[in-house]
Amino acid sequence: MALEHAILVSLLEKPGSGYELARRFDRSIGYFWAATHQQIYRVLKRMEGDGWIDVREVVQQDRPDKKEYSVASLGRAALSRWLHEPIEPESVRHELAVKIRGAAFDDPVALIHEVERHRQAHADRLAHYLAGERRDFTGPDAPARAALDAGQELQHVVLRGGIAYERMTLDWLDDVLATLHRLTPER
Amino acid sequence: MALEHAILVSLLEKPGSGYELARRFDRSIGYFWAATHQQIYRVLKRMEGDGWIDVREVVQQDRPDKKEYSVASLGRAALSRWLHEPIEPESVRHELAVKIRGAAFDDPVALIHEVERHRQAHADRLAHYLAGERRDFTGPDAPARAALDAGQELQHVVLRGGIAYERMTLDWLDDVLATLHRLTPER
DNA sequence: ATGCGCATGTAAGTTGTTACATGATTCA
DNA sequence: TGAATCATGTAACAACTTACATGCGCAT
Repeated sequence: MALEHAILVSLLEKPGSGYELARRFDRSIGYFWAATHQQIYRVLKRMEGDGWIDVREVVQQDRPDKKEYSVASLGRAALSRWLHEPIEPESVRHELAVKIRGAAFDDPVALIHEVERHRQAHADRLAHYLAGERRDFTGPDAPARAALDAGQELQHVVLRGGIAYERMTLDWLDDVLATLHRLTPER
Repeated sequence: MALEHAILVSLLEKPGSGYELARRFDRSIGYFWAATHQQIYRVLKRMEGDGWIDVREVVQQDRPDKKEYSVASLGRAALSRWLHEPIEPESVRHELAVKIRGAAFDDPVALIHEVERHRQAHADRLAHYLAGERRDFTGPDAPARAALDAGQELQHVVLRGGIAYERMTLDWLDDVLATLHRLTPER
């Protein structure tokens, strides 16, 4: 299980509430590990019980009070242990690829709209990544190269991975669309 | 749920037993949708109960008998229904990316071996894909371009996606390794 | 007053993982 | 005789999804 470890990383980067974590999992770290708030609350409870994280009640005026979680020494140790364990190279789940192979037994043209929709979603995500990169790393207001600490360098290389993934996916989806069109030249 | 649909696609491409499906999910279609034999047997039973697939007992001499499954008309209809449903653009699970961000709070050097191991696994998989492509599509013994039917064209474009994914990943892992080395120039 | 953002949860159901279990045949 | 491949399963558990549920404060 790695949700616990993703939460540890996120809390080390910045302590926060379950709600805030859920929002981070909608962007940022969530692009590499998705999780809903229900999962997060459940796991936070277990981690608290295991002494991996500390809680602090934060009273707020304008908003509901919240529980701010931060990583305890046991949590840091657990993360370190996990980092030193080997993991299996990813087993992918590529639903769209299954659909494309399935299209051979149905109408391939019907898939064109679906693939175009996915293409748009990936183009949006790429634009979002590139904006984040300009803001935090390559833009005029970004910190100078030499001033980046290890954490920022690592965040940047992960972001570059996201960008490369989206670019590759866009190119491939164009290939898929060309192939689907080729299969039905009669429009 | 898409395991059912991945099984339908695989059985339409070629009928087979649960064991054979499990082996296909270790290669081929399994590169885009992983499943173990336990999952497959459970789902086959449900699909049979729902009338999506037919079973035929095949008596064998040299080996244990087997049950050969094939897609029934209800299964074909279910697949068609699924193909026409929109799906969410993939939510990725990239454990290695979480580890890389986590390395900021531990020793980044300790990750180098792990990343190299992953790089090797992806290089192996790329070589395997390329061999498959030469065998089935681009090699001297492959069927001529014009002779490819829709199913083969679609299998090829999915394979090209796998190849593009592995190439992109190799490049990115090189970037990750360079970054990790840069963070520790003192060796 | 309605909806939205913030904030935290429970419950039920489906999937997926890991371990266990059996038994035949082939090959070294 | 022991390991490997073929073949099919059960059981227990862990993880994930979807729906439901509550309540505050703010802005329109």
